[in-house]
Amino acid sequence: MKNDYKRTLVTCALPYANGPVHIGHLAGVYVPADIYVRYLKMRGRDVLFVCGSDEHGVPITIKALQQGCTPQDIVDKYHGIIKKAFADFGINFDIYSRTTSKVHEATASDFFKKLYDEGKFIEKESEQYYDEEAHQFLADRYIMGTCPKCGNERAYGDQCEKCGSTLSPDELINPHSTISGAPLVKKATKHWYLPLNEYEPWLREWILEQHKEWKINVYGQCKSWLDGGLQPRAVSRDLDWGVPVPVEGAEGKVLYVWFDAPIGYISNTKELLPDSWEKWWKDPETKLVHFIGKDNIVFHCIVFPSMLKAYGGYILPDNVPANEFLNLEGDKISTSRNWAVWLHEYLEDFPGSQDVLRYVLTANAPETKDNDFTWKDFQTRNNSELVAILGNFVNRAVVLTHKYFEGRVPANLKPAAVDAEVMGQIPAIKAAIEDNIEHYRFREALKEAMNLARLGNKYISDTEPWKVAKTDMDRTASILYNSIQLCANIAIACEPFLPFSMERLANMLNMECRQWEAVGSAEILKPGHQLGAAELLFAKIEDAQIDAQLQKLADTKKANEAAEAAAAPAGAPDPAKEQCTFEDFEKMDIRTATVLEAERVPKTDKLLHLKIDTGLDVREIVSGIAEYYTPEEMVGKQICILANLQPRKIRGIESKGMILMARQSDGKMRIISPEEPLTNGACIG
RNA sequence: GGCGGGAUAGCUCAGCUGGUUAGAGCGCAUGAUUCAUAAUCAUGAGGUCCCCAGUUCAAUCCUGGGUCCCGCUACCA
Repeated sequence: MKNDYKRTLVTCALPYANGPVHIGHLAGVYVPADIYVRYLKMRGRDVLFVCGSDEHGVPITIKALQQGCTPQDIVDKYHGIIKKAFADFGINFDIYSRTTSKVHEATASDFFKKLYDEGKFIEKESEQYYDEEAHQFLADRYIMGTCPKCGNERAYGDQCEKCGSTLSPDELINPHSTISGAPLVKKATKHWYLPLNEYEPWLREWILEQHKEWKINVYGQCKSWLDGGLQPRAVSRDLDWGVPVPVEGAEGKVLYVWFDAPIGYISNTKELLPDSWEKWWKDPETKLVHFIGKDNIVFHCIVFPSMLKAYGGYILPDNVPANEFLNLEGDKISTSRNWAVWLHEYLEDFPGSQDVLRYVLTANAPETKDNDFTWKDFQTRNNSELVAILGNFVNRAVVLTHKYFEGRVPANLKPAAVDAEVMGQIPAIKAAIEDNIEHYRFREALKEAMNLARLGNKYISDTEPWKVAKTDMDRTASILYNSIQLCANIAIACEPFLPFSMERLANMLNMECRQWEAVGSAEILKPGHQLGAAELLFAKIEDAQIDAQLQKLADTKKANEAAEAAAAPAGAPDPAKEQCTFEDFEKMDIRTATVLEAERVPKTDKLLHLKIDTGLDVREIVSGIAEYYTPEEMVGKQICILANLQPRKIRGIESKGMILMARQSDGKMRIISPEEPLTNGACIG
């Protein structure tokens, strides 16, 4: 809100160290943040740019398990790859550290301890699954069992990867540990919760009243959460990978990764500036900006600020410019499906072309809605914008200067009205770039920066120095003087967006001045100044290169389809289940029943609320069959039910029993009905 | 299902508090030009502003309903 900050602290979402980074990460978070930071630094502002790898959490321990190595091995590997990729793309962090660092462990631990000591947490005991062989509580992901929906025996406690449904461990049939294979028991465990609800009035005031300028997607999502009412949120987990909970009797517990990770912003600042970090985090003269993707809004706008508020003394973000998502060739980017353009692979195929990708991702950044990255667009933007507009103008100006003036900046011997008119437009463009960057509109800022090159092309075409040179060298001198000044302006104005190419341009122009404030000047390079040799800033990208990338993606798609087909052959029945005893079967009270009444459970997609006659009684059942049967179809139908299933409340309705259904090869569920009407309550067996 | 965001030219997007001949870049067409990586410059074609109703003198914009895409979140005995 306020504009008179003394310094700016910029953070980027900590990438999760269980895989490399791809163009979606770059487009949504790191490139815009880097542009912002480079711009502020060129203006001489006091800026700190902080990031690092997020290395804790369950998925990393799972990956380690799968690959037969330690979690530390996993994060070491990906931290290295990610850090290098950012450095290669010129994402200019002042520090890129990690949450497994000593400083972070101490910082996060102290943070928790202070809140704990001051009674800012709620302690709660709950029943969780415990593996008695491995002697540990299990996170949802470590629990495997049979999916209640599709019968997949290898469903995880949080999700069935076969049918895609979201699960909770309680829903799994025969839950067992993926670590030891042992069946699980429920055991009480204690956890700490941050009572977000207590911060709600304060959050409402801070966000809804004081930050109406936040991007509409950010503001809207915060409002939605606040209006829905906030709940206490767990800040600890039963896990052995992470920052240990620094409380007596909390053995085997670590800080929940969402509590842990944002503290990484603080720890990394501390690691870089052990003596002066506090001014970046506690001085109200510091402007804090978090660059993130849209999936992180709630954590950065609600959870983390509440943590900081609870701790006290910390500043809060001035803005959280969250971007939407980038798709790739029409499909969602996916790490697990390998549907991505990985940064390290891009550089193998397009060495030295960091700026081309930075340019395309900025020009097509998902600022207001999800956008699509296509290789065709990538090629077009390179060939008809970077090469044809920017590269071409610079080349024209420098080549002509070499041709007529031996590469020395000529004197402005014969100015004309058109010169002033053209050069006079630069300050307005500069102002537009500034306004857009400061309001996090990088796409628009880049377009304005490119207007400088458009202006140059038009100027040279209109003044035709190659013709004038035949009759009037003084006038030619002025034209090229202005053209070169325009190039110098571009070298500075485009640097936040295209740092590698503008570095080369500056070398070509042999210029030292890189101050933002010089933009708008028509005398950056003095007459007589010697230019370097002309070289091309950008190379054309040929169809063959694009075809190769498209082929790569097509291969990925084919491989995915093959893998899916192998995992679930079309029409193949579910695998056989393990043998059971006659007693097991005898336990089940399966019998016929008739549906008396049926209606949809309000506000659900899949649930029908049925009243049935079982022969023994008339009872109610809730069943997830609304996708396959309408209430009207159900009434009067005779069905088979498992009558002695433990009752369970679903959406507030006590459901007593389960309807027997079969999923056929096309995935459709059908009811099992007697061939001819039977009396209700006829036992099946 | 709830909530949030989005839907405007072939593509990617602007359009602030209802009145604009509805704009830009790229692509496309035509003309000019040749200093430049066949690059540039000028001109032009191209739009039921997702659909249906309503409010209004006037709706791309406001209201109600619907469709599709994305995210968060619930549910599936």
